[in-house]
Amino acid sequence: MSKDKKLVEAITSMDEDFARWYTDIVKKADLVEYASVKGCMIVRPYGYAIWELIQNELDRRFKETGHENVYMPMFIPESLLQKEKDHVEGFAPEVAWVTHGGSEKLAERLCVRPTSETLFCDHYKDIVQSYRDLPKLYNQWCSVVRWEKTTRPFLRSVEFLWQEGHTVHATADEAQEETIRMLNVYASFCEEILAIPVIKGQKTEKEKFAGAKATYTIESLMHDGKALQTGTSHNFGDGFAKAFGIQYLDKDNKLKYAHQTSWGMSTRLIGAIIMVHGDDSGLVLPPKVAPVQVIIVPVQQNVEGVLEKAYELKERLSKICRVKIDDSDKMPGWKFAEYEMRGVPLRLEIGPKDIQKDQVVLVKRENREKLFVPMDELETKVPEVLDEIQASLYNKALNLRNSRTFKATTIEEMENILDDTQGFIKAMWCGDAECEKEVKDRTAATARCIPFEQEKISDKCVCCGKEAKEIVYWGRAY
RNA sequence: CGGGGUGUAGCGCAGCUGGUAGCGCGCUUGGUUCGGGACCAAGAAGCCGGAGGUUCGAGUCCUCUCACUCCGACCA
Repeated sequence: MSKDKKLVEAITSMDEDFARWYTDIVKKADLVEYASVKGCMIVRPYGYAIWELIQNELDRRFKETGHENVYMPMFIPESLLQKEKDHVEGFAPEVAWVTHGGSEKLAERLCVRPTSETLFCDHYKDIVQSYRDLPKLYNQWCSVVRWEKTTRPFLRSVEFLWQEGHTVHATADEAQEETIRMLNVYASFCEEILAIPVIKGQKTEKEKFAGAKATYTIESLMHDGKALQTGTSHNFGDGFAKAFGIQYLDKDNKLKYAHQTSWGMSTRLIGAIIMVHGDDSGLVLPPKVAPVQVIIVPVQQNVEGVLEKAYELKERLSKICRVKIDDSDKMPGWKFAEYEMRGVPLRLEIGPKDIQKDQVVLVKRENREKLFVPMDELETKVPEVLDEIQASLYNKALNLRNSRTFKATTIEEMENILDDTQGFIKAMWCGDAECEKEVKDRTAATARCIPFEQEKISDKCVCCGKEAKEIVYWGRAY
């Protein structure tokens, strides 16, 4: 049938071309439009609504753990950016500069923040004097700019939305505790809300954040077997404090350097949702981040009583979930396809036949399973089904990751696996950066993380064969 | 930063060896429809990415430029 053909034409299939499938979804689900500046995106209402749900949930969790929101300027004077050596070197290549105000050339050029460490540090040095001032647990919601050469909506754009937490502590232990605490907040958020399973671990020296003492990460696996760094949490030790002069007078009347952390998650999470849960019919949203959880599609809405009934159901459901009705004069079939593309978890069909039988038809987005539900059981059944979907999506993602996680004891084995497929490869490592580099050069896979959950699959380093220190997750990454 | 691709109506495209622009979808109005992307009728809509050149005449040929996009090296 020509109708079917049209449907498949709308979105490129994942297997055929994953990258195109991704951009098709982003556009067809109306998440993003390309902007007039290369690499920038217009986040459309539907995409932004997902971001707001993410934001609300994260913000709640930040506040629960004692953090306060602040807002820093968007510009950083060049001299300030340069105070911490590793940090500038890390970010310099992708910084955008403001050189003029109006027609006047500025005495000192200003960088558009790529991240706000230096701004926070500069502020902290002013507000921290005593151990009594500590800790300071701040977070900021904002956008940052990184002049990327290769860009993709949500995954890597020149400007993106994110949150950056910045904290100052009296001791190294407290900073370390905070770093791990927030990594755990991220991990549980991903698993509970986004239904994305993550691997928690530490970044290698090579992969860690510019200026950090240690970087921790949560890594997740996309549908094409590539890894995505979903969130990071950094322990700065007292490196930034020394560069910026953040000192406090301790109980023992001695002047000490403070210890800091920072942690961030971005709109990249939306990319992760797409690439973990999406399918060839479009986006699939976990109910907890779905702007619309139930879409009501009236069938034969011109028949007397149908629309009235549909509105009544909407009234009832709006008390327990995010529900919308599409009463436009489009064909029901068109609406089915449209809301599948947009990833709405649950569709409710209501037509003359249902009214006669005093029931509604529920259809799950994830597998098109149809449920016939008596009208008066709606309030109990809908939340139940939404929960089921949330859990099912998580399990599917977990199964996918497990089936795409391999073990290797030699670099040849890694090469063979990666020639064949994509995924996480667990392999032992001696800790030498040379070996890390060689693995990367030969397999194009990078060390994603040194997982907290260690296991021993061999005594020897996958690369040099010398004594191995730890197991590492390797993979090609976004 | 290297390699490829594309710029013509809101979107997707056609437009041959040069003669001032067309198709599909969408949009507007009216009507009939409605359980997997309906149909009829009547409309609205284009500085052919930009600049230069060749020509009586340029979406069409030549030169330059700009933008976007995809694939590789660096990054949330």
